[in-house]
Amino acid sequence: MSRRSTSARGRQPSPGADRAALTALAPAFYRRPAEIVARDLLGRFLEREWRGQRLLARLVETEAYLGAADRASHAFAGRRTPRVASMYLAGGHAYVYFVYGMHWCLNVVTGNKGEAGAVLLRAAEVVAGESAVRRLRGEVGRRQRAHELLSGPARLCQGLAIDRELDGHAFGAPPLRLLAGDPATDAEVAIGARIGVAYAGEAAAWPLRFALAGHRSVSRPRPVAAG
DNA sequence: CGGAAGATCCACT
DNA sequence: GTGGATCTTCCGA
Repeated sequence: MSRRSTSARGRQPSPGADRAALTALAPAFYRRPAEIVARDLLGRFLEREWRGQRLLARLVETEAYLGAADRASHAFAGRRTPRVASMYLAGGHAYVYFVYGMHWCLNVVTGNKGEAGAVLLRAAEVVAGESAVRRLRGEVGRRQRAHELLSGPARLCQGLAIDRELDGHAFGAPPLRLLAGDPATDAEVAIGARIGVAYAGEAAAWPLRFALAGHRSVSRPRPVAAG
């Protein structure tokens, strides 16, 4: 059961590419529409420093939230509450919120200050620090396969020790950075409707979910439409 | 001030 | 495939 089609998994970063891959994304990266940033984040690295350890993950699934015009967004109709305050920061900051009484979710704010665009980081694969991630994921993480550890927005936060303390953090600096990584090619990208937003009417069907096609760490159900 | 719902995950049938 | 866990946040009264 461990091996299936490996089509979209390839490309390990070569040793010589490490330096470029580990460069922090520049501010201009984030100052674009959420759907562009969401697509462009696939294959990038999320680096978390936690208790002296370096946890590194490659992003494989994201969702764009468009702000005031998007019924599924926490900033729909310009809503401003204490919880969503960090959504209105300039692109490149973190928006972290608590859901379902027990889970955290991590977003990357996009666009300019006041626009409230955001990208939900839904899934990643562990690149470094697996044993620490496994511990952070608790009893369940102890018995999961490596590719399941960060497969879901709340798993990603639990496995990388992300909670309210990082709400509003800028991604250019430790302890949480986004790095250039290993960007996905168009052929590797699958696009679909966002998860868990059935309440959002017409916006629920918008094609704003992006994933590496066929990657085992993408959460269910996997999007299939080609990008 | 009460009630409802939530950008989820997990265990179980 | 279904339901329970668990509690913050928000809105309406």
